[in-house]
Amino acid sequence: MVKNSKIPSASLERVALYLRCLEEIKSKGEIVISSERLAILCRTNPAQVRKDLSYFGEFGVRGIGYDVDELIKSIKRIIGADREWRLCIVGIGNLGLALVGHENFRKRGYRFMAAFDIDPEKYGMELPNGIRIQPLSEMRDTIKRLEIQIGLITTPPSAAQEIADMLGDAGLSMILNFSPIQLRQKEGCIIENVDFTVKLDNLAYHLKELEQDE
Amino acid sequence: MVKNSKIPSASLERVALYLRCLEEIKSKGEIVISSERLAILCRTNPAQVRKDLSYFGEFGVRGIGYDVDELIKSIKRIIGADREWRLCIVGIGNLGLALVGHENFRKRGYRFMAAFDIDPEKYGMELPNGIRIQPLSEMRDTIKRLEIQIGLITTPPSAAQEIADMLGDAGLSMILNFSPIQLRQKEGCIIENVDFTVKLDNLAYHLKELEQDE
DNA sequence: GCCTGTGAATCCATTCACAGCT
DNA sequence: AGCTGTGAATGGATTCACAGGC
Repeated sequence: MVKNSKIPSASLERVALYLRCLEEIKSKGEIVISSERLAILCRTNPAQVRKDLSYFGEFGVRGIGYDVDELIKSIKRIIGADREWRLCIVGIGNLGLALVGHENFRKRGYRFMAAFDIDPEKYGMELPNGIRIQPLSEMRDTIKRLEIQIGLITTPPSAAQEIADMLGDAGLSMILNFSPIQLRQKEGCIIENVDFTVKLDNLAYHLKELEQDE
Repeated sequence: MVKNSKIPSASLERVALYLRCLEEIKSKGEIVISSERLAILCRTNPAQVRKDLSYFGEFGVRGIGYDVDELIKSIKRIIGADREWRLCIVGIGNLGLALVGHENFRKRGYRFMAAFDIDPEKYGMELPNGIRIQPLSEMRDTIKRLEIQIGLITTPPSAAQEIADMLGDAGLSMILNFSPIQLRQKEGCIIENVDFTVKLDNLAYHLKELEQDE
């Protein structure tokens, strides 16, 4: 996890979750929500919710609760979800395609501006969102020109480190890595890993424990 | 995170990571490794590595380090990666396809045994690994018959809760949810969420902070 | 001398419990 | 009365520092 500032990174992560629940709540027409109800929806507890929010300011009204709409706006402002972020993605296999086509990115203000792949056969191929696959050699220029801020890596693990270095050299400071490999990060470049096999390992471990208990 | 037994869940998660690094190390022909080197590779610190491993037993040799091959075997045994786990997946869109085709699952002993989708047009479609897409109505029987242990949800968020309930009813106790929604879990059913937009929100937050500092 | 294993110390996160506002 | 905001207390996880084996 990224470590920074005085705010617990765990809180930050949960706040992004609250936002998601609140939007659902809002779409159901609810106007106010208590920390207790929000806690239930997000599978945590009321004290946690209040503490998390208190790191960023005072958003609630004592005796009443939180105004759903206002809280959504506040959280969006806090976590930067009130603006657009420009992404590029490297490695357009199944996973890359899945991510580029994923509704949720667009809905949250994340825009894929460019896609790169090493395979010449794919150059020029148009993705569902209208962008075209470019060769790696154009990465540097494109990132600068389109002012891209975040890079996603969806290459096979063997290529991931090299791509991470290239992205860093091109000036990106934020990388989201989907390749199941631990990447070395250089100074001034934050890399977050999304690794679902680790989660699976977790489930498997607990399943094993469960079996043994019987 | 799943909470259970006396072992810190954070440790368990890291140990799965160590395994990945160790296999890389092994493929490069290294025979022994120190906690320090393993720590560098996994971006943690030596004390952490030693403490994590010590929860499960004593695997190292003082003055020398850890035998790579032996440590791999031990960790595999610990986390249950020394055997096969049978998976099913519900929702065969881009993401579902990406996961089913992903080398790493098979390599770690996770086998996709069945795939389900709500779309009748897809019934019978054969996936790269040879399994065929089935209707939801066959879920219960198939899970029992093939002794499936873990279910993956890759449906749109709107369908996710219903699917989770169905999987639970069919007897599954472990679910990995890729849909960006918080699922209510019933008694005796552990649900892990893989949510990459949360990670992105994280990066965006830090990017914003970075900008403000200037 | 080198490197592990681990109690003790520290650091961080969560929960409690209550004061304060409506 | 109801619900937030927050110091204080608790509980977990990480790091220190050193004893013990090679």
